[in-house]
Amino acid sequence: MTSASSYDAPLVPPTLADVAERAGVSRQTVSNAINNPDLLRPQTLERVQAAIQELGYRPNRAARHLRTRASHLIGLRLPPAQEFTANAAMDRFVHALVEASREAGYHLLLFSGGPGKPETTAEDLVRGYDDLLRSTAVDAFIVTDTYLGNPQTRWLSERHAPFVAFGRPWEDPDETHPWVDVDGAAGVELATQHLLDRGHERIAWIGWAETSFIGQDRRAGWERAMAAAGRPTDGLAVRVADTVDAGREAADVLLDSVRPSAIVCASDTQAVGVLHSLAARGLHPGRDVAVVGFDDSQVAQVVPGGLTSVRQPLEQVAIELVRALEALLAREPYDARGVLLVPTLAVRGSSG
Amino acid sequence: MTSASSYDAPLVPPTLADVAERAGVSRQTVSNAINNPDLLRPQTLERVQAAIQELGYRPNRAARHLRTRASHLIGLRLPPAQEFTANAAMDRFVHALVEASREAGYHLLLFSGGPGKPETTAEDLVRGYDDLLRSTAVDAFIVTDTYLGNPQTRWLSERHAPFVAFGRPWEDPDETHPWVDVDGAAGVELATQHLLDRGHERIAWIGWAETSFIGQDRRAGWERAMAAAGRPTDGLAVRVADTVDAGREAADVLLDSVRPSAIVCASDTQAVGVLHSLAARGLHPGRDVAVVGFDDSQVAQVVPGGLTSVRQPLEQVAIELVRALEALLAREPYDARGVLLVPTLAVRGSSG
DNA sequence: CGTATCCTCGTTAACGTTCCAACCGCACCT
DNA sequence: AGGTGCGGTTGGAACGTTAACGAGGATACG
Repeated sequence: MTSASSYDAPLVPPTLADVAERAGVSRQTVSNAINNPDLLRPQTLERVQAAIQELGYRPNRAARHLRTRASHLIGLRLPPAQEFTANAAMDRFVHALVEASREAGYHLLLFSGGPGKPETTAEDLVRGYDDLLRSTAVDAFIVTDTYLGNPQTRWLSERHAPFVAFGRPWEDPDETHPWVDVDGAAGVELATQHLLDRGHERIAWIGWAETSFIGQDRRAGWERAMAAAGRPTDGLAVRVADTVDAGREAADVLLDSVRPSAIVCASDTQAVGVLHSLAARGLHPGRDVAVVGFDDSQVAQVVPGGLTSVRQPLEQVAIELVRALEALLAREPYDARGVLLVPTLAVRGSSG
Repeated sequence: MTSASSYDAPLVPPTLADVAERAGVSRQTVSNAINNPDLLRPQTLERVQAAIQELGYRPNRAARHLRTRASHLIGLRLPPAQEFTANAAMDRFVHALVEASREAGYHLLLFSGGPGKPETTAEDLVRGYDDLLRSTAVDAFIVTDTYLGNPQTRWLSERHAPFVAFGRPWEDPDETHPWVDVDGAAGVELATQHLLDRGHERIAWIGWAETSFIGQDRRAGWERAMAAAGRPTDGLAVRVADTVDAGREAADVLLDSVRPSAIVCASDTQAVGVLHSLAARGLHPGRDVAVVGFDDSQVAQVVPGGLTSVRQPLEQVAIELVRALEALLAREPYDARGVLLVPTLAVRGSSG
């Protein structure tokens, strides 16, 4: 008897060999019982499973990983915290992804790029990916920020690294990697149609700079709905930065000039700015001027009366991403290169 | 020449043996060059490092994990998404944790408990931990939700599983695991003092149910500051649920009875409710009634004028957690069982 | 010039799993 | 009787790394 127990060492989990001995079979048979149960005679299978149960055996992931070259880990780069809407969505997205991955037998491995500094070079950006790839730590990546002309997808493609993107390859339409995205245009169209249905005629748009593909996409939804309804859009659109202040100033300009009865925004951030503008003028959102945002952030939910907002189906996105990843890793022919999902509209007080 | 190139197979990373061959040394020497560089003659070291550089070699994590029994992965259970403040903090916390872990050479492995249903049993709750532990997938855990009488810490302790908690062992003061927490009382005291400094005399408190340890802790800070300033607190405290509506109703009651000049809340959620109440009465936050929240959520930042709020030093928390974890895994005697960090106050328009 | 000493490097053997090929017993067929 | 096929099982090898130990060369000293 030793005095080792004084150290409270963590338990040593049983191995395949332990199970084999207990069940009176060879190691390989236990392995088969787990990975190819139909290879065993029912009687043997039962005996092995009983042994597994009794010992509480779980395959050692490191050993399995080393042998099969599959870590069952998916890498996700957490983009540096910045604007609040991005984060709001990110949080929900990560949740959804963890859930979807779990059901597919995968876990999520988080990493961050570079030293957190904003002055991150392109090389820093891919370093995180590179390290994980070279050390075979993950089976694949899910890439989220495809919008800023990031070199990631390009780099990963050239590297033949398995990955799926959340976001269309806007700048590189001939990229061949699988992707999943949300149809921003359809979302805004939904929002605009919602306002048209409520009798609004002069519906304004506050969006982002022309250089933003996502911004252009969302704006297209507004234009489409307005055109379909035969409403003119002259002077009703503004392009500003994605900040609360910019949204407020844009609303001020619109309310002083074309006097829209409703305003659709490219983001909740800007929409909150609009709400500020309304409050300063003693106008009631929903009653005097309808407002719709985009992202269904936490802010949209707690603002007085609530802010109507386009809600991305992130749970669906996560499921599709994982599905695409599974197909990719199984080398199955994944017919659909891209999947486009339609958002919903969370209707609240700000739209009447 | 084969036609294999048509399949775009991912690159096969170089191994230790490849590096060894290129450098003209044995495998072990390369291993030493990485893990114990001072064992090599400078000249040899240089040669090996050059080979590593040229080949872009990274140790295979699976093999290293298998051999050393260290995955360099930290498990974090993502609690099911619920209230918005919890998430707001969670997001920042995960970010901070990824960053802190990275600097310590660790990665974060996310998992979720049970089948996502709210009716999660205690057994479901620990299943995620159990699986990862048995499969030796992670070196340790960081446990976040220690407040709800969760069986996790208890269970992990009995299991001798390495973990560090974010949150004090409220119910089990004799728990011996390391923990890091934020001094909520000190934070609220800071907020209350801030209001006292601005000349407020009747400062009310809106908090949570008496059963919440965290709620009691935060309330204690308010009581302390008020007592130190010699202000009475009779009738100035309310206990309600942690929702916007509850906060609004509580504010209504207070404003109709004791008419406080300032209100401190146990959360931003409740504080937003207070803002709603003020708005409905045509009162200006900051000018007519000061309001302070807790958590410095995204909402606090975009509310008109801004909401003054207690901000938890989550970046510091993450650093301390990782530090404790390193000590734990190195079996170093970690002198401080618990670390208590003091929050700061993010002052905005709602407090004058 | 031989020997003790130090330092550097190489050899062997694991870690726990799965792949591969072979093996065995048995039924079936010729 | 002997071959053939087949489902079920087994032992050996390999995945890439590191711990432990042992061999060898350089150096210093007598």
